[in-house]
Amino acid sequence: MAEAPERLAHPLHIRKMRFARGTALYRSGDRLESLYMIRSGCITEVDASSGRGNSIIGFVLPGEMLGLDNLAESRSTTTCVAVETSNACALPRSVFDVLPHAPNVAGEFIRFIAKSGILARELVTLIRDHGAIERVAGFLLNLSGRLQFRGAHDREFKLNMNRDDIAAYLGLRSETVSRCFTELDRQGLIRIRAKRVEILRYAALRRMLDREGTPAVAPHSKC
Amino acid sequence: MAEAPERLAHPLHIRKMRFARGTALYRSGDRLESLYMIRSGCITEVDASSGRGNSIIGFVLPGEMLGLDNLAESRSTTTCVAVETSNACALPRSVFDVLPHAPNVAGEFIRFIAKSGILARELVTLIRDHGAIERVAGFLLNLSGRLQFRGAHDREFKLNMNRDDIAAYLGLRSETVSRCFTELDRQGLIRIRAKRVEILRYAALRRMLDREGTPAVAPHSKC
DNA sequence: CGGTTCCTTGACACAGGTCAATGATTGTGG
DNA sequence: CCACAATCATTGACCTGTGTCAAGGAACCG
Repeated sequence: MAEAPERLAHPLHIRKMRFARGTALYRSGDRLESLYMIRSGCITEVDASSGRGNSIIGFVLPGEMLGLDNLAESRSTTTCVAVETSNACALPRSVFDVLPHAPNVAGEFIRFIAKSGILARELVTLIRDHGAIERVAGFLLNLSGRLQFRGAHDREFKLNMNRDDIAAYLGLRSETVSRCFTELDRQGLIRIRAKRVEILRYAALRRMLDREGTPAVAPHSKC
Repeated sequence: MAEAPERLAHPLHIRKMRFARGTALYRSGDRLESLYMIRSGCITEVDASSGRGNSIIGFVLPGEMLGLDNLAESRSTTTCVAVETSNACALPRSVFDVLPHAPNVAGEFIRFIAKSGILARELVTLIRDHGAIERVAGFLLNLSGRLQFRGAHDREFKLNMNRDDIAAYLGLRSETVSRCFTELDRQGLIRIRAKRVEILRYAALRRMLDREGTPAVAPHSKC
């Protein structure tokens, strides 16, 4: 008789956690027992399926959830690492045991999962169909949009990750990322100084990505 | 009293349809009323979100389903076009009205949606972290694996799509795709003659993608 | 304040894009 | 079934964007 109430009270045991730079929240193959809500800092989501461990498929910013897409599987397919000292709330996956009994929530949840696929496809087209400077522009717009969504400053902000992480995410080298930042600055679209960015001409940045008349193929490679 | 039986009988009205080469099964923004099961031919899934209309994010082969990932949204985010004359079965989306009442099916469905995200992320790493010849190798292995899964010949098959479609999918130009095929042939890993491929050294192809010691950055661009 | 990590910049090399020409394959009407 | 046309694939010569290597400077941290 005491059991049912306990099971309702227990699942919402939320832990606050802190992750030092370089620490993994969880690794590929881990049995995923928690969802995370990032409170501060920055997390990289690394795709482990592709041999090399530096294959960054996304950054998670404060206010965003982590681990949702792995919830359908018993084990995680990604590794998540703190780019800098980060704080997160962990909530146990058991909160989702209620799911089958709340169809409308389930629909919301499915939409959330589907969103992660849509985002991945957007990343495909950003990387595959655009040159270096456009990728960097797209990256900045992406960050800006997400900051705006959570009500933070979206025109001037700090890049928590380093150039190598940005480069790995965009399929470039850090030197190229640096040069693109410099070039966008020179063109007056942004102002950049190390990790601080200011977006000066939002619309012009956006236009770099929408160009219809572009050859539409971007990449090259070395090895 | 007659209603319940009727509602069970009606939803499974399956239409057989034929699509001529270049015809769209549905377009981005369409209200998606059907799921499709491809019977023969080949379909390209085109991402409409990125301006240009030739941004191929996937090929759908016979035996595979189409439209599942859009089911959570009311309108499609992709456009699907027949690469060659193709046959499909259309089943009404209403088959999914039963979903909330069958939690175990819902779980299966979520896993299916999640899969589409995982595939998109694999495409990201294939394209972003590999050079041209590795992308082409990965493309062939992908096709081969899917053919094997559905029990078809997986070592010798026909490429239903043309070089331009493959190139658009892999973020290359058709000439480069052609050269890569030729090179893989020259190395004895495959045998290719126009649209017919034979995979001669499967393991060696696979090894091209797993290389740990690779610089891990691939792309370049023109414009 | 000294060391470490990160960012920027330059010189050069090369993968793959571009342009162009030729050859193979497929489809169509006679 | 053949001839012709249209589409598609291949190949070569050359060009450019971005990778590579290297060096110097800025920011951060103890």
